Amino acid sequence: MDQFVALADPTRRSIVELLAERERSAGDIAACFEISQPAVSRHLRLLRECGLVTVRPSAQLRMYSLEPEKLDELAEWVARTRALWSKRFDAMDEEIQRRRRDLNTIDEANRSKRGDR
Amino acid sequence: MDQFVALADPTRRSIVELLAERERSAGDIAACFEISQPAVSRHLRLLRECGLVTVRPSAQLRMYSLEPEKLDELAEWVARTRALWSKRFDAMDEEIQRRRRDLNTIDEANRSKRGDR
DNA sequence: CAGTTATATACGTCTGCGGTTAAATACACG
DNA sequence: CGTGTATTTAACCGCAGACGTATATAACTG
Repeated sequence: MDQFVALADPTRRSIVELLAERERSAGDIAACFEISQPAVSRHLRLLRECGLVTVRPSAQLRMYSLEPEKLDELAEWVARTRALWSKRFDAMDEEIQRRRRDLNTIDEANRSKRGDR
Repeated sequence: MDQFVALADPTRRSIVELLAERERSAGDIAACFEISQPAVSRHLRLLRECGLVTVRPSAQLRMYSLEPEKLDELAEWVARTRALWSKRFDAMDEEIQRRRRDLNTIDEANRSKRGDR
């Protein structure tokens, strides 16, 4: 789960956005940024290593494309965490129900003790 | 959109997971980790600054809770990027349709030139 | 094979982050 | 008010990572 680290860098996030549109050569990608070409190459390497992108050699070009499954993994973590948070309210609801039942039980006991009907 | 940076750190990710269950005091959170309490405090500060968590003072305790909207923002980025990638295929489909129409047009033209019916 | 183009690696530098310990701040309580 | 507890801030350090320049590798082209 190192996609978080990969996407923490704004340049790498932009690269991912570029590749979401369509696959591109390393050179095309580098041309989109101010930083030097080797710097971009290293970003691509990191993205490759964490599985967010794949590379396909085509003559002297190296075509990069996005690997959307890795994005899905990330989305899954967010969804799971988010769901845990929502579940918290369900637990609160259950607690309220439980207390209500208890109160009713006590109430009935008291009424029967008092001889109410 | 600095949530990516915040969640790149594994400790901070764990803190977010803890807070997804329920709100906790700074001390409770710190007790869950090996690192020193001030270190945790700084992680909390970062999470606070990027809006992922909020604090509610309660006597000397500071109760932290998760701010799920910020998680949603992150999920949204992933979803948008993912959608862009999927759209790519739609564009490809359209291209195929276009070429098919063109081929049909040529085909018909040829047949009519040959006098076919 | 020589030359050109496309891309990656090596290497040195510098900044920033995460960690620690020590000190400051905030609050409760007798 | 002084003391104890909870938490943050300050000061410092080591290391990882992002950058640039220079260099190596790989593939096409004549």
